[in-house]
Amino acid sequence: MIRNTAETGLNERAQHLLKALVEHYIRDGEPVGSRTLSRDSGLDLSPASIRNVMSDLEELGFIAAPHTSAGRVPTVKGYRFFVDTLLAVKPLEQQEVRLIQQQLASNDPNPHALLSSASSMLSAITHMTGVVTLPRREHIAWRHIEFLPLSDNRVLAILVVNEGEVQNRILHLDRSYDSIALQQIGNYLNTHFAGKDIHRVRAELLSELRRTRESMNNLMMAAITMAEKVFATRGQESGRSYVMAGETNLMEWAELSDVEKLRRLFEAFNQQRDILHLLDKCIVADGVQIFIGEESGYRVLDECSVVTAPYSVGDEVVGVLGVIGPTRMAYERVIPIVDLTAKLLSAALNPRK
Amino acid sequence: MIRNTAETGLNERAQHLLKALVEHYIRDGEPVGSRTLSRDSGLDLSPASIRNVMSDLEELGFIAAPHTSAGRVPTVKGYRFFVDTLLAVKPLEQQEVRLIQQQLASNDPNPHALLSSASSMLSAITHMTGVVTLPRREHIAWRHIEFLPLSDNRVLAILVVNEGEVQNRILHLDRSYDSIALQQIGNYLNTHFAGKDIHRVRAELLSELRRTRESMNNLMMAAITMAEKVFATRGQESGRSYVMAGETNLMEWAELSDVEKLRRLFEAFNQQRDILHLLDKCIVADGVQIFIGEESGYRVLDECSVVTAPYSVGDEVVGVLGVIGPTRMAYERVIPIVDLTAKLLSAALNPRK
DNA sequence: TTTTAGCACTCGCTTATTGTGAGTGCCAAG
DNA sequence: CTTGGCACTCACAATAAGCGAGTGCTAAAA
Repeated sequence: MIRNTAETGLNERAQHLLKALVEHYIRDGEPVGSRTLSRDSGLDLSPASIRNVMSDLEELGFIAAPHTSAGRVPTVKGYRFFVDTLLAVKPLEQQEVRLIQQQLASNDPNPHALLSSASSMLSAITHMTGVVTLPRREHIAWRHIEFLPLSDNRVLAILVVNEGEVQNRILHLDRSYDSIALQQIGNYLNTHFAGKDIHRVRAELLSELRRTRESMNNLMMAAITMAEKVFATRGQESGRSYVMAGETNLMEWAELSDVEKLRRLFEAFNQQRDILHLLDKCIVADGVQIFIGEESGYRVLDECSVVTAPYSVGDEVVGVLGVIGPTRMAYERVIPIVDLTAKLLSAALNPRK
Repeated sequence: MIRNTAETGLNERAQHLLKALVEHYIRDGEPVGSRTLSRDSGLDLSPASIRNVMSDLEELGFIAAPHTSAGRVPTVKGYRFFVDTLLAVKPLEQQEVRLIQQQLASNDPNPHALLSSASSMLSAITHMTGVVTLPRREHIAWRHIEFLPLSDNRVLAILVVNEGEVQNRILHLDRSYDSIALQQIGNYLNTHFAGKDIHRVRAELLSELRRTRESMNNLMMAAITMAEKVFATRGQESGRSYVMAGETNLMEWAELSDVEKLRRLFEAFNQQRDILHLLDKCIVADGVQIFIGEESGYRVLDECSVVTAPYSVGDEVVGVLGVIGPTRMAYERVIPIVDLTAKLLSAALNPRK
């Protein structure tokens, strides 16, 4: 029997060997045996001794043998212990830091483009799939609205919020308005609401609409109805979603090179739903978070790990970004990359002071 | 030796057998032999006779044997002859027509959403990959422009063209303007250019800029410089591109179930370049166009066929839509589907009179 | 008590061997 | 011109043999 160290349940030697085993497996992707460990673990032990330890580790559920006479492979529990207490996160090379900085800085400051390039960058640098959720901002400031007449009682509404984010909707109205009327309506709304939070605006609109239904003049009435219609119409970019890049990278990993598996995975990426739920969970944590294999709770991701970190605008966490790849990814590299990217993205998104 | 019918190079029997063979292969995906054809071709011939004909067809390059003792499969030349002269295009079921109509009608009239849903619909109905190029319109009418000040000498420009298509750019200027100045600049441009073709506008801007550099007043100068900047900055949706849907469907086809092949194909989809060149070629043809296997000229598509049809707005052909799938697709179904979709999309995009 | 050498045993892979069957080409008779 | 017959080819599946990496157990060495 193994002699436990009280807290961890594993004595030092066992931990050292587990670490060596996981690292080896991550590097080569093949079950690792006692001989290999005896050679490469740094400990001066014979294969036989190592076999004893491995036997214990297996019994405790940290490693498993794919079949009777292969080496051992880390289990989810093994990976978990590895990343939680054994992993020595490798600080990034200066060169890599600069690379990430460039990618996030060079591009135009349009927020959506920034997210895309963060996603591409993550995918390119890790050779896995990068993902960035679109920011959900609690606070959205009304900036400016503009109405343009189209044919058939339709009106194009252009709403600018925050720093230059443009949304546009087509409204179907029951009568037509000429440009001048629309201009007046726009002016009225802009003078009243500019700078206010958009949720507050909506609340005000609704109460206003109920309260003073008769006592209003025509212009105000039209303005408020129309603004309310803008909020009622879902913009096409609404529905919290994410940007993904490098899905095809996953095809290069041997453990995922089964078409059926890939199909299901890509299907899940397209569905967005499950992935989004998972990412939404990470928004509460305040640092890098890691889901290993089945920990995610979604069957399609059983052989994948997800490394995420939230990013923020101002003091408010607004989204999550990360990397999806095979369980056997190089955590010690991926973790700092995701961490740094989240920090730099936050910095890039924050209004310069 | 075979007795040729003068024009085609193939006598009737040979054509009939080729047709039966191709149809059979498209249905089952397996090389078809003389016995099978003898049973199912409708002709009352023994396998031996059929072997003679097949031997001739092989010599002429219409079919080939994957190896000495398998059946025959159509070559590209065989498919070509099949679709050109043998194929009986099956008219669509009423039900299918209605399905396509619904998909294209029900959605909101936002043009981009329409293209997306056309693409998804093609993919869903054919179980292959649907693709729709974004329309390139020769004639783009300036509708309205609006400038909003941002921080740091940056200005958000919102340009509306045609019927409610909104583009927005962020301009970096060398000095800052307040809202009132920007408003004036916008007004100036709108009164001068509203309704004009955007290429004409640009030409005018440039010549104006050169000609009257000194004689202009400040406002005009600023206005023209700024408008020119709008055109010089590429909007993020610019760069002719396409919408694709159902890429993952291709994973379900046996002949493409090789990860390496798929990876290259998906890579090509992501690159966009090659696919776009191919689709651009189709914009000149005025009906359904078909590329079989290597005919496309792009190696990645060697085992795929592409069926396309152009669609138009007004009298002008503005884009191409189609389907990408394995060479062995059900052409007699896909062709009318692509054809109809292009027609209905054109109808949906045309301004209602 | 811990470590290690030795040994028998397992079991997944690779390679070779052998059928099997679908399909072909050719020939000679109908 | 068509067809039955026949020898032949060749991918594919099934079976067997050998290899090798790895294991568990035991008994001796440290």
